Amino acid sequence: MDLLWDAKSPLTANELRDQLAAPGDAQGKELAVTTVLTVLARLEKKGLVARERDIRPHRYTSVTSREEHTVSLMNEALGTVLDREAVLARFIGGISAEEAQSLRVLLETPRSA
Amino acid sequence: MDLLWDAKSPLTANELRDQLAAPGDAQGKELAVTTVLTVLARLEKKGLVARERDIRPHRYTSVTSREEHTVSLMNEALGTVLDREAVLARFIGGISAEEAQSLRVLLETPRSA
DNA sequence: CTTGAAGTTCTACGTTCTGTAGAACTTGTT
DNA sequence: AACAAGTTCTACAGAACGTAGAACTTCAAG
Repeated sequence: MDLLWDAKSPLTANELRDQLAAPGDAQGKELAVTTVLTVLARLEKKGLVARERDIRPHRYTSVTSREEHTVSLMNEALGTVLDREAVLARFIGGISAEEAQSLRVLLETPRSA
Repeated sequence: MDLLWDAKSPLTANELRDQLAAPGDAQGKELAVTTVLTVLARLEKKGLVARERDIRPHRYTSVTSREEHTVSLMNEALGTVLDREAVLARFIGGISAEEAQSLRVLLETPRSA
């Protein structure tokens, strides 16, 4: 579903529909336009997508990037727990050495706004 | 639902039921035992809970701690994304200074098995 | 062996979310 | 006025979840 968001920014429902049918070589997944519209409407209701209603073929844009959205999900999970630090500890314990290194660097950089 | 897991380890359905009705002062949420059993069965099917079937009132235990489970959720979210590092970067950008400090310490500790 | 109570499994219903799309309405154009 | 493109409404199926009654199992007491 959100996979639509890997596709870049301001698109119309039809453009999106076509792009969804295209990926790679021979797909077969031809969705009805109404389907796309419905999904977009729902995503809009959830605040994940914005649309320009003034122009006729409405243009849709993702409010958050896939990355930001993922972060939201992670924080959501984190929000339900009492001992956040314990979770974080286990979490970093499970990432690759390279990623750990990246994190070290990122955490080095003091306080950015 | 998983909230049942904040309660400690090996319990019977009835014990759990009672504990769910107790929290704090005057609750009112008296669940039917069958409800608890059903939920437990589902959690078992999902591998989140184990039960001892030999003894009569079956005893249920959580396979993973709340923390571990949260980590799973976080990794799950992380799994769907292409640029993991980007997500991690944003993620740590959103945590508190204290937590950032903890992470620094945790990442310092070289490689534990 | 019969009965019964405690415990467990089956079945079920309502809700919400998601995927999918037809029917109907809107709007600008010819 | 009549259309066609686009949008909204309504709808249905399938999964997950919350909740629980009905039926079955099992063990112990009589």
